[in-house]
Amino acid sequence: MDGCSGTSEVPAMVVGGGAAGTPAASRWNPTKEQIDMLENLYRQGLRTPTADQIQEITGRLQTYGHIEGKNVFYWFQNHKARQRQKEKQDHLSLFRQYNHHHRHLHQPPFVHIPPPPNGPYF
Amino acid sequence: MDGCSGTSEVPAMVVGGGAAGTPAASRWNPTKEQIDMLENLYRQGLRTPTADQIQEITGRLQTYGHIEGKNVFYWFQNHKARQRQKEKQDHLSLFRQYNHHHRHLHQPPFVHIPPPPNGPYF
DNA sequence: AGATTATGAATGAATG
DNA sequence: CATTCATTCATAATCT
Repeated sequence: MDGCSGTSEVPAMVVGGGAAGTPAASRWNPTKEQIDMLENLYRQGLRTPTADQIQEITGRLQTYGHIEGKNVFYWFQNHKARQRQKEKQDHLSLFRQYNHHHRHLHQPPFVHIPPPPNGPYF
Repeated sequence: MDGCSGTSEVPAMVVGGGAAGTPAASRWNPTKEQIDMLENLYRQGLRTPTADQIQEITGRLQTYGHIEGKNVFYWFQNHKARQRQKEKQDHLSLFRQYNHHHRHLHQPPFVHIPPPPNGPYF
């Protein structure tokens, strides 16, 4: 939970000694096969896999290299988010004076004005 | 996929007033002290603080920086949820993805909130 | 080598 | 309490 706000960040202890053979990855680096498979799943419509699906996928991808459940989880989160962001960018750059793409943005007639959890709490 | 680089900065609807100097934090950025204290409370067994407790905690944390009740509320929600997910992920691999014996962390009726090191009180 | 880009990771906020 | 979205930070990859 640090994110990075604190400027006084203790430099993470990079695992792995000076041993040359062990890169000691600080973060997961997917192999081509893994990416290919993940993108394939995404293409097939999978957007936010459930815990079970993540488990399943992780297990299969482990044959191509080290990978954990959270990596799969983050991959889908990021991929989806950035795909969405791309679309936003596209529409922002060249605003079509014609009909703008819909994008099911269901907006209730009058949206709730974020009255934060004032409900039972404050 | 950019993310943060300043290729084409898309200024979202930053709420900040026209005032220049104000960083206009769009979202709460906890300080180290605040996080430390929150984690400490969590360690002591506090999981879902009541409205009163939230108020109390918020008041104390305000000495370290700007913070609102909803931030405290959300922090506990998120921390608990993510701690749970972590445990799930750590113990994946083998069977028993379901129905793990969860420890009953009984929440004490009143949690002692340690006063700040140099608090305004004595 | 340093700058830039792509993307993994983290977390605040919100909704169901 | 779970699930999801958005934004940001950190860093591997890549380019120049």
